[in-house]
Amino acid sequence: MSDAPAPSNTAPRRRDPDRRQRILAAAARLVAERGYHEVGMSDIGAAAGIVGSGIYRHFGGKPAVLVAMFDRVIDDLTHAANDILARELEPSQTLRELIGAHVRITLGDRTLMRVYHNEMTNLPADDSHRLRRKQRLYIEEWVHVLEVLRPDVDDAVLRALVHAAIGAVHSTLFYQSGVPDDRLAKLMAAAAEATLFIPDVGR
Amino acid sequence: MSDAPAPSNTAPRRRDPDRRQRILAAAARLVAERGYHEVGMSDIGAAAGIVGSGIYRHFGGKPAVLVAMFDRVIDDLTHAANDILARELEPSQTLRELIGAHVRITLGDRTLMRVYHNEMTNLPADDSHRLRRKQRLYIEEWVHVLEVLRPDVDDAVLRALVHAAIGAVHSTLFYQSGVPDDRLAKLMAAAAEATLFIPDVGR
DNA sequence: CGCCAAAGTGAACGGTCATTTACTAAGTCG
DNA sequence: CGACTTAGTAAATGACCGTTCACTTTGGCG
Repeated sequence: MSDAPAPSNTAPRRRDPDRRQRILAAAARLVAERGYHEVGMSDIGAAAGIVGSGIYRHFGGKPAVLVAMFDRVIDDLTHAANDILARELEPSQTLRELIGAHVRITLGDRTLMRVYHNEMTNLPADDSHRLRRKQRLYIEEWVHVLEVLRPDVDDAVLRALVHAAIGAVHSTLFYQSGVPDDRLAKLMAAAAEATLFIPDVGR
Repeated sequence: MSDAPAPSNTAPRRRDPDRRQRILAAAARLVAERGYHEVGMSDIGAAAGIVGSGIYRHFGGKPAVLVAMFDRVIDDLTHAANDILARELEPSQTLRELIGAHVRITLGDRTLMRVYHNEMTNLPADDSHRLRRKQRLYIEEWVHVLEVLRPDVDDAVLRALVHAAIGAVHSTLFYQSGVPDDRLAKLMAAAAEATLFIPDVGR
């Protein structure tokens, strides 16, 4: 529930049918490169083919653009996960697919994922809470599957392992290795799986 | 919210001998919580017991405060690593110690490490380059040790694995598990080690 | 064609905030 | 004890930037 400008039953009169998408793409690229506060509305507008103030025809304001990006990321992840769960595979296979999908999405749009990882603090308070909640649910889906595979291990520990595994995958966002993407994907998936199954270093 | 004003009869040479440290600590805490641009000089000053403009007696400006934090982090890591390397242990033991030190430093000052991870984009360009270089050298120390242990694996892949391992450790910065720190330390060390030694998922 | 709403423009507004400046308080040293 | 330097203060400055507003352009539809 954000600010899509009246998508009601009336026929749209559009000059550029996907200006909104262009704005989002431009903003993602610029914010990933320079950071949210270093990018002005004029910069985003220029990169999207309009003037800065024109963005207000598509978004409620600068924060709203950021929120739209975050929603897109978390929704992509959630949908992918739900699709996998709906197939009711064996737990170990389900987990492998969850990892694979996350890796694919991460490597598939690095700029967007980078924004997602870096600019959380710049969200308006209420959106921040809403999105955090969504993210927690996503994490919890991993944890549930892992619970079945490692019933002996404490939930809090499993949650820490899931975060660590995803952290490993996200490490690819912050530097550029020379490793080509298909191979990197396999590496990161293996790293995530290895992390999820380390022996319980417990007391 | 002022602290105990050191009532002992020592004669202070300055008004507050470690005001600089207090500024850094205050800035680290505030920036970790709210983000660099949401924190004003007045906020930092107030939390350090002076007024905003007073910070200019200790730092050249707002970016300089951030730079000092970054230098502190990277220097801590580098010194710890150099100490370990100087002991000339067996490679596998050296690597374990590198991991342990990184985990200890990460969990030891979460707020500072969070700033380090989040606010890289807000550094002035030249400092950014200088610090990135330092960081690359630190990573390279891990890679060199790992090369000895895994001579069959490509350098680029090893670098990716090191980043992934450290990414797993840093995951602890972005949420709070209920897991107590000593146990979390063991978990993250195990996760890092598992990541560094995943079989080479070949091309 | 002519209407009208959506899309885009450019100028003006306003608030925030880092930085500067002139001044005052405090502590050191000869 | 004074002079001199350092630390801290309060107010003023100035730039930047998100947002608003009045206006123009576009293009679909009856």
